[in-house]
Amino acid sequence: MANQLLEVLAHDKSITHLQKEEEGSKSVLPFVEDLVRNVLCSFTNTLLLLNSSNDVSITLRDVSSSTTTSPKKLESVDETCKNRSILTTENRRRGYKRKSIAPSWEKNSSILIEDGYVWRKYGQKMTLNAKYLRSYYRCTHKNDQGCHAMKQVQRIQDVPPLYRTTYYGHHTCKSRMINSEIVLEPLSPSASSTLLSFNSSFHCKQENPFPSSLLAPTKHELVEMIHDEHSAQNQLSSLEDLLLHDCEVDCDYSRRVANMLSSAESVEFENVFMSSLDYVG
DNA sequence: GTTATTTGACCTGG
DNA sequence: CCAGGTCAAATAAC
Repeated sequence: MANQLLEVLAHDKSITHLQKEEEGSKSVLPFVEDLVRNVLCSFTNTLLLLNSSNDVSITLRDVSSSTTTSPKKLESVDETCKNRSILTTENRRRGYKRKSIAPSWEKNSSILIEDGYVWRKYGQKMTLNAKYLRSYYRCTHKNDQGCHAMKQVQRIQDVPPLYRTTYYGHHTCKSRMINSEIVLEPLSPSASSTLLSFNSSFHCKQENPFPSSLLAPTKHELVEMIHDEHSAQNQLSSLEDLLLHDCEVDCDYSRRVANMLSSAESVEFENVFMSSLDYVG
């Protein structure tokens, strides 16, 4: 389509150019043409980049399946495969990819929080210097929408219970959000031209994983809490009452300010804001 | 029957 | 080599 646009521009160039000259005004066509060429250039670069990264992953995969396994290990694997029909080197699982991105968001919380997205647990692990299991979650829309958001939940303290949730990547899915139709009034008269609507499309672009509400633990997280606490029922109801009220107010304010900043600034602002909530609260 | 969780094996970066 | 991240079969939940 960009190519077609370029052809159309080239075709009409002479005519428009003459018209503009007659009117004595400056033509914007050269600028537009450059723009289209830049777009085409970006497409080309992107495709090159994608192709080259595919090559890299294929190469790495081939290398890993053929050379990184020592002869000694191969022997032991083959031995167990005789009895249990586990994977051999040839039918060993493919596409294994280890996370290499830096965390995009980290949050400590006295309770397990519901961030509005639907997560699927894919593993848990006991880590070296931790007393509790670390749970691994990925977005439930990984397969149907290709969303690569992930999070880890690690309990870091028993009494009072404290959890560290670390987020990796960003949601690209269209998750169903709770309270997805909140319309906020402007902060000040100077900001009165900005109407903020927190509909579902906005939330999809949010980098902050705490977009609207809140604080109702997921099924799995609830089970963990009930296992952990003697008076789980009382704790749940009182915490939910308290935090639903406080955090709705606080997070609304946070979002109103953050929405008037650029996306990078807004993430930074919300990080600072949520930290200050921790400090105060 | 479909979807989510559990859990032991597998894989890899450091 | 190994700690930590991921896979996928078995199992549970719905």
